[in-house]
Amino acid sequence: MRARSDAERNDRSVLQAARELFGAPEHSGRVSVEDVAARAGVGKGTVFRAFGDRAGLLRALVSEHVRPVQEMLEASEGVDPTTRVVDTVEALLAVKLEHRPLFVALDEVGAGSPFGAETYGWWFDRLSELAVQAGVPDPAFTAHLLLGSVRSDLVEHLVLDGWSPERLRQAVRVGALRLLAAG
Amino acid sequence: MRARSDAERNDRSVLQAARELFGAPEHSGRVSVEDVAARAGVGKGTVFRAFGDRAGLLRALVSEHVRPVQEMLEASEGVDPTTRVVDTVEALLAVKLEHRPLFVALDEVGAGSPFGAETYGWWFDRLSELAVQAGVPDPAFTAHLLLGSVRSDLVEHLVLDGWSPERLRQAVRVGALRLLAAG
DNA sequence: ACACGAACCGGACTGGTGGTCCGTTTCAAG
DNA sequence: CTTGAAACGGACCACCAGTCCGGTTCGTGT
Repeated sequence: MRARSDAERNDRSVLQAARELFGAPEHSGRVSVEDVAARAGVGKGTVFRAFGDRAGLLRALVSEHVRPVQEMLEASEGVDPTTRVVDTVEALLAVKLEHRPLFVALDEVGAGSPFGAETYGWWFDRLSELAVQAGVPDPAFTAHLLLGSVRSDLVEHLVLDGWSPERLRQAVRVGALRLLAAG
Repeated sequence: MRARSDAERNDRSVLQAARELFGAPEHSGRVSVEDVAARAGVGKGTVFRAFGDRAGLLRALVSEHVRPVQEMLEASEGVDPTTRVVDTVEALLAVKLEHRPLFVALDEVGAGSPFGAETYGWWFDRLSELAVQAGVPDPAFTAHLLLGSVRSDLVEHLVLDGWSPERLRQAVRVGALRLLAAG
């Protein structure tokens, strides 16, 4: 059955508020769920009912940005597997660069590393399948390494360390190619 | 000047208590600093004065296990760089496998990913230097990938996923060799 | 042996947050 | 218009890392 109109409206409000707060340039201090609720003009309970917990809220935000990459990957059926992997990894990097504070915030939820998130499994499945097609020695571990090369906290660290987006892109691209080069 | 005897004794007590609690098989529930203090038979304040914060306590524990690996690496001066890297990475993996709960606990402190810890910088410096010697294309990024291949949360995930220590060892070894193979 | 100040002790207390609860309000179907 | 189901919201709870400070203990100088 359809969601009630007020609920729907509130969900939008909350997402918008969360986008603004979590996306802020170096969100000064930590952003609490209550902050988000306040800015959205709703009660804390409403946020929790709609998104379950802090992580759920962040995930909803992140998934907006990640979905296009997923779709891109699925749309590239038939293309050379190595190319598909490299493009995917680069696209993930681009998204993480563009929404750094958001991904960092999601990271900090912790609660069981990125691996817990069901989405990690999705990426892992695709990449390891592609790794198989590319004929690498250990496709499963290779997939983990590929995903590791664009982990949010690594990206964050490198950016703070002065790496330019272009430098990073090169590194990730070359790294992926190296990992995929058959032994 | 020398530390007072009571302080020294308490430090030992606290470390011992922490070892037992954080090392417990799947420490049932979270272990708070207060728990550690209680088991050590001291007040909470004592723990904080001695170790600064929760992370400091965990770091003290972890460093006990990691130091031997550092020494091993430094003692292998003159050996083929690729071998040194592979051995180091394997040794790190072994330590993390042996003290999983501890490393997971340190991970969960979060507070800025493993990269913040000064020790990350140390490992990064050695490995990237070795990567230079091995003649790989992008030594810096390669070092990050090497360290990423034995990140605590990845190790934890794989173990929970059913990977045997031997399987993991192979994967890490082969992965490192692949990353070091000159383009 | 003693005194005395520095160093240390410890647990009450604070601040901040995720998440729950439930009386009240709003929606929309009939 | 009635009505009950769903949504609301903010007081409330639980939990902890980290701080504070009055009281205690060590060990050095005399």
